[in-house]
Amino acid sequence: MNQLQLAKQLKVSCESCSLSDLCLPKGLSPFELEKLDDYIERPRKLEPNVQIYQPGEKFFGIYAVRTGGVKTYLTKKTGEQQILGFHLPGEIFGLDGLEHFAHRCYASTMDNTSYCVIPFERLDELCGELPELRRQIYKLFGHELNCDHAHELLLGQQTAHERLATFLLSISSRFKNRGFSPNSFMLPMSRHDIACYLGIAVETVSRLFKSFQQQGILKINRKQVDIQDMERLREMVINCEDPESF
Amino acid sequence: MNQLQLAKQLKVSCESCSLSDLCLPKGLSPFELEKLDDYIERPRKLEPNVQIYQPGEKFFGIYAVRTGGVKTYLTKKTGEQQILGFHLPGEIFGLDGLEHFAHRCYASTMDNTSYCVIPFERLDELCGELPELRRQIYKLFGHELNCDHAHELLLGQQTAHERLATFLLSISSRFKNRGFSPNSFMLPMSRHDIACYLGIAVETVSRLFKSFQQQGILKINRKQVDIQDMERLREMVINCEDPESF
DNA sequence: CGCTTGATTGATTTGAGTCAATCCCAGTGG
DNA sequence: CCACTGGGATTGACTCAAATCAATCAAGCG
Repeated sequence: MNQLQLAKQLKVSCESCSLSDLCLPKGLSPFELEKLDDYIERPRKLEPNVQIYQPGEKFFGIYAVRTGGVKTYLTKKTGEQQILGFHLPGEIFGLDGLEHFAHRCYASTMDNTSYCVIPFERLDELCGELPELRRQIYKLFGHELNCDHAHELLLGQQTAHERLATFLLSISSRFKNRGFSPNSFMLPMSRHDIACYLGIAVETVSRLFKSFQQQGILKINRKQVDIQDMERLREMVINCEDPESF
Repeated sequence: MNQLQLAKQLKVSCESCSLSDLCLPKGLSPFELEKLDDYIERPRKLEPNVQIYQPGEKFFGIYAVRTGGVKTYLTKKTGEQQILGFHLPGEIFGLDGLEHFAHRCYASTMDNTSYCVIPFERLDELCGELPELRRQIYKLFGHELNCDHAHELLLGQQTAHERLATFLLSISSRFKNRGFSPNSFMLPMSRHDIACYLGIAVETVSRLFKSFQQQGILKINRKQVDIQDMERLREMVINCEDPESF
């Protein structure tokens, strides 16, 4: 099999994994793609609420979600957790392990989930040879950092209703980017997890969903969300710097 | 001049910049150090409250603080800012520009400040040749991410007094790492900036400082802090996962 | 020596948390 | 097939930590 055929095969496998435009291969030449493919482990499958890694565990590589959903979080000794991020199909996680080559936070599935692991040692070796891959890694890094910054703005300066609106818009746009409807989707996480991510109480999440529904902004039934007035949702956070403004 | 002499010269210049153990050169061989030195621009000096970059501006490289202090922040359209991080001498900032090779947040001086810029294009080229430099970059990057995660935990789950205690412990340990006293130091930022970083009101910061002082935990006069009971300060955040636990 | 800006202090308000019942599925088993 | 059950979700009543509003106060400075 020649290089182009191999590259094509990878492309299909990555497309089926929703990562084609979002995961590492983007922007790589067929030859570069092929070299990377050799190192990516085939998907692993897990049930809901299974821990993938925890603080102190050795860092093996970057994780890419194929199906389902993953949350990363830190905890206080008293048990409360702060969810740092939700990772939907096509998104990556695990970079918290880069500082000491050991993870610093927890990662757990929220649903039946499959994911790939890209071994970091190999990825790093390839980075030495492939400038385009390095650039891809920087972009990935920078994206993670910018997501965390937006989350800090949310946690530090937004009111509870701004937080929920921001959260819904983020989930909606991420589904949209992946070719799903931005107006109608299933939330992969519980009310409790939403509350932990937004830094508010579960009860507040419930009350806000009810209030949004009464205002005709959306319909919500359990985890099914139907956004009816995207514009009004955007207005609720128009006071905030638009994260897509350039 | 041979390579070793050049390397020594750099080492001195970096030592005088407080970055010897913290900035990029750590762990590089003399030869590698020398190659990197060729690319680092000599320090720039700025007055207090000068903007270094803002969202949308082209990303040229990684910034390293030599003296003074820098804050990075995002703003809401209504004007409130969320400070993302304080950058003290020997620390770096600017990685927010990695995603799109354009910055996503603001960076301003808080004091008379000097800093170096390490041009990213050159740094990246060197990364292709020097595996140890790549590792250093990963570490730097992971560190930034982990700092942001700790900040998210603070903003999402800690009470006002836990936040201030966490903040003081962080500043104290950073001064200590740089060879200064961990018990007696000058805060480089205003009460307003502390409040913006902690996601609370200025008045609350004032009241908490007063309360800490009445409890005999510290003495504070304007920006001069003298920690008198480090143990009690630690107990105030003992409920939280110790960030130095491994 | 006023002036400006940042810090402190006090009085009052309020958004969101906490506590305490239900409610409502989804899954289980008879 | 349907009653039972347990955990997440919702709702209501009440509380409280911190914000807001409103004066000072203090320090640096032209």
